Amino acid sequence: MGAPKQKWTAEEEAALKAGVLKHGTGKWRNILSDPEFSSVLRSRSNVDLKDKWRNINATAIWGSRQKAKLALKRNQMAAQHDDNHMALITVPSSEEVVDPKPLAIYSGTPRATGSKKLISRLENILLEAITSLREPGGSDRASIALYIEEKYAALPNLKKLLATKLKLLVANGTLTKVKHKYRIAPHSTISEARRTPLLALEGRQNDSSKAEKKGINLLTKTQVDAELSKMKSMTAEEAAAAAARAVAEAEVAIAEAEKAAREAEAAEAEAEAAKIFAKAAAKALKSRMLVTW
DNA sequence: TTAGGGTTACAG
DNA sequence: CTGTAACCCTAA
Repeated sequence: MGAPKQKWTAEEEAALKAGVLKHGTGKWRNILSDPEFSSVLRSRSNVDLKDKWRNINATAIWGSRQKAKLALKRNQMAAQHDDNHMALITVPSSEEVVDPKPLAIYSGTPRATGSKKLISRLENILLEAITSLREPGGSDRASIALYIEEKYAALPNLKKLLATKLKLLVANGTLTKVKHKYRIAPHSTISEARRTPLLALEGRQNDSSKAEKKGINLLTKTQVDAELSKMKSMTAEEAAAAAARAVAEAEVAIAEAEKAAREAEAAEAEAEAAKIFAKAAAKALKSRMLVTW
């Protein structure tokens, strides 16, 4: 009786995105407890949040792909942006065990600019973006910004922040910049990354698929400022960054192999196999570091 | 409490 | 009828 289906409103969705941005994925209870979101999400349970987030990502993946394909048919837009959100790297925020192992990969880098807690939530998301986009040559600022804007709530000064962070990450060696394209710094730690059967490649997509889910910018300036200060004081999560980098290399390997293969149009199979591979890689990494998908 | 598989309701 | 989104069940 009472509940035919309670569809999510844009406000709720925005709150969820902001919540994930703030607390991280999987922290549904935290998001729900946050006084800032609890008001909007009062009628939602932690499970609801989880399910909704799953739906958002699912539609983001498939939606982007097929819409891009359709758009490609209509117009012959030629832009190369691969929307492929499948990697979510999360790390327990505080007291959890964090082995120094992953940090070893970092070996002395993280202080090039003098700050110790450089790794913020935004940086993780940034790394996630590059990882997930899986663009062979790396991703440019527009792609990264677009990814973050679509998947999470749009922050007003995101681009400025992004530019700063990118510069910082390049400076400390986390990222490399090659002709306006950013990619995870090379540092091969993945052993058997190359030996995958591989299938057929990937489809090219146009970028501007942001038209649909608009109106997400409900964050007030005060809120944003609060977010920023919190981001800056967030505990370092080098493990996640290291894991992201390692996984990224695996995925880049796939992407390059696919690029070599060229042609074909099995986007579905491609996504599936890539996912399987990435999952395997993540599992391998998981035993060494704390990676959760 | 969360992740993931499965199920139902609704829209196209 | 089919696909998608909200909802449910359950192992870990």
